[in-house]
Amino acid sequence: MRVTAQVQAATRLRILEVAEELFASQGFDATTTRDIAKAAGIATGTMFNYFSSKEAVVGSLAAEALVDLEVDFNRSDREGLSLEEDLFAFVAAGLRKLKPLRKHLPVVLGTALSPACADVDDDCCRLRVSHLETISQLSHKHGLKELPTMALHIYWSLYAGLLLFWANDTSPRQEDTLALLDHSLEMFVSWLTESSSKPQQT
Amino acid sequence: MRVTAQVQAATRLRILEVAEELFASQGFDATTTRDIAKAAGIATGTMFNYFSSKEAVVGSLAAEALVDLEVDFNRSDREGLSLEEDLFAFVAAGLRKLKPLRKHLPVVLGTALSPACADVDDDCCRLRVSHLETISQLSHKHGLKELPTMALHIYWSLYAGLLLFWANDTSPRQEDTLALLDHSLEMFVSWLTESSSKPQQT
DNA sequence: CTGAGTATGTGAGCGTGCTCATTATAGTTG
DNA sequence: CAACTATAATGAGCACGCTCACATACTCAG
Repeated sequence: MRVTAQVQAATRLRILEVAEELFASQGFDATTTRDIAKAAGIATGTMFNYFSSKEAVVGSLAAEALVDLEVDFNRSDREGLSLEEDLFAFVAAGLRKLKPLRKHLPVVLGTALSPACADVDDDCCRLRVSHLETISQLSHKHGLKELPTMALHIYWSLYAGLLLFWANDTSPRQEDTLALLDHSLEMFVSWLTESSSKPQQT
Repeated sequence: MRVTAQVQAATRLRILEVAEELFASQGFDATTTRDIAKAAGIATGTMFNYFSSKEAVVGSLAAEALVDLEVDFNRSDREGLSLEEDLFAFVAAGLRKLKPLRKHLPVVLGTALSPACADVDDDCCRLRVSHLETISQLSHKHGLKELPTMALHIYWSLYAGLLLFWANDTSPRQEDTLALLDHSLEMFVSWLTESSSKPQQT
């Protein structure tokens, strides 16, 4: 069982590696599940023992890419940064890690970003929850209360829109996206700080 | 040629009607293109002479539903409304018209909301452009300058997030979505008015 | 070592969205 | 009205994502 588990983990990883390569070189649509299976040295059906769908592979690639995000981010030196700068650094770091997947995100955005999923086993859902937790903690660290649900919803709207924009951004180093992020956060943070002096909303 | 054009328009409309019914009763995924074709009394392939894909049908349904939105909205009595209330009324009216499609939106959100599409023949692109124009005009009517591109991008982020939220909203009359819209616009409008006193950004 | 039991891998096959060579039809002209 | 052309409708067929009945590999009690 131990050996088997290692083999399985290796297979899972090989699928992810191979898929990322193929997606990068041919695009998501042009890459068939048969391509992935053949490149990974397994049967077509085996892939679906590891991932529930072709799109779920993209989801897991994203999850894999972001697994160290929080750790790396908390380890980084961010002394003297404002809340806005902190949030910017966090989101920008996430985008950097997701960069190889950028062009393939639109296929999954509609489902992956859904604010309603409660399935704990779902990679995308866990990503969302931990992302929002980090946002909330950062706000707290800068002297605000824990963020109310409504603030998290609004943040997530902005984030979803940002990813959509990013996926289609043709500017040099996707600098338009960073500009959008900058202004979005400026608006969001100033709204946060101002509305924290008014009666609390859930 | 005249008669043919009428027949074709009728066929197009019949496909849309039939598709809307089937989507509503069985869902988007469970409805096959063969179902739609059979119900519309045409061959499978004929559907693709009218719509480039199954998902494009949803796009055209949305376009059809919103075709009168601007007209109806401008005809409505909105005297004494603030900019925020005006925007709320506009977006809420749009949601009302899109209600039959609500659950089927996630499938197309990732591509349909793309801010980058420049294809003028694309229904979804035209919807976006005219939506943003209306937003800009409303702002202008309430004493602001024409909105800079960045403001439109931010608005669109919020709107995309709202639609995503709406599609998965399980609250009674999707009132959670209206609450989100309310707060989003409050934030957006106050940011607009405040940043209009600072140096202009593109 | 054996054999029953379990977990994982396999690939032919299914139903799908979509294509395209062929057929049928509408429109125009002599 | 027939002959011709342009255009739209047709549906068999393709490649795809995904399934599932079966084959294979592994575990472990006797």
